Amino acid sequence: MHSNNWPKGLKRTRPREQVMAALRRTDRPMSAMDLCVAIEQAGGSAWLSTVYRVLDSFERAGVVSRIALPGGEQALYELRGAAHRHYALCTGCHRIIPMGNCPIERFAPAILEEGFRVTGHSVEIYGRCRACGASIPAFHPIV
Amino acid sequence: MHSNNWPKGLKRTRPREQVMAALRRTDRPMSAMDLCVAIEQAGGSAWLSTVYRVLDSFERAGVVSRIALPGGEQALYELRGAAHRHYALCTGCHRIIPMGNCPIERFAPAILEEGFRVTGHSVEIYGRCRACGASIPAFHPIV
DNA sequence: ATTACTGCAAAGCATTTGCAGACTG
DNA sequence: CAGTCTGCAAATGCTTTGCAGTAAT
Repeated sequence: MHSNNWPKGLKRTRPREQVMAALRRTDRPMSAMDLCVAIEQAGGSAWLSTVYRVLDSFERAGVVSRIALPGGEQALYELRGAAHRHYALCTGCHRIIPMGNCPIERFAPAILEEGFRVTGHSVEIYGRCRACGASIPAFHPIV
Repeated sequence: MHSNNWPKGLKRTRPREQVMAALRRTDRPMSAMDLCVAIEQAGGSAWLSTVYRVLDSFERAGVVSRIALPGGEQALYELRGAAHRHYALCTGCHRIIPMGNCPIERFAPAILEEGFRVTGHSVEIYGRCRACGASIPAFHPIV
């Protein structure tokens, strides 16, 4: 539909439009596979490897950010909005709970003093949500 | 050497002693492969899969913590000391710069209100260290 | 003696890459 | 038209798992 918000320098192709549309349609971070499914459910089709390439170029263009999960699960992607989000991940039901604020500023000054130029960061918190509550003893005891 | 600090519930076996010793010998987070190499350099030998299993049990026992890197590189492990560390990772030279403080407290209260029990977290910051400075504007240049 | 742990091989999975053809600007 | 991007297949690389033998408590 040629919305005017298109990352400059990137050609407007069918897979890219589809991925972008799927990302706009959802309100939670999606894995590459999630996006494939979403695209198919929307009547399109997309190869997984293409979706990865699209996400990579979107990330490079700064319109998408990647959330690396602890434990080597699949990475999640989301449109990079004005506000920056981080998530609490429940190790029981895998629910993803967004958190509003970002504590990066607390670190940044100290690092910048050493000449470190920050280009990205990730903050992930994992535990058990209320629903999963006391069902299982904590995985990371102590401290 | 039967040092008295051994995680209770875990049998004291040769691979575990070797991994523990290697972790104590170093001051920076190590990957499973790093540990294999370190163990061999120390005159021992250890199978990679065993090292993974050992690290897993150490993590469960709470003596080791795993650092998940953004981008699916190999996870890093370190002994869980009194103080909790996080790292700045240079995308140029892969240097790992430890940071002292931890901003988790800023998040925790808000999450706890919702009944979320935090069992772990990770904070990673990536960018370019002074040495890699302005050398390359691009993404993961390497070489 | 039981039960947990290891050596080893082989599988699993998320992600990447190679290549030839298709399409965008 | 040139350069970029995609469909597809196959590879890569970290991590896990299965199993039978070994060792710790």
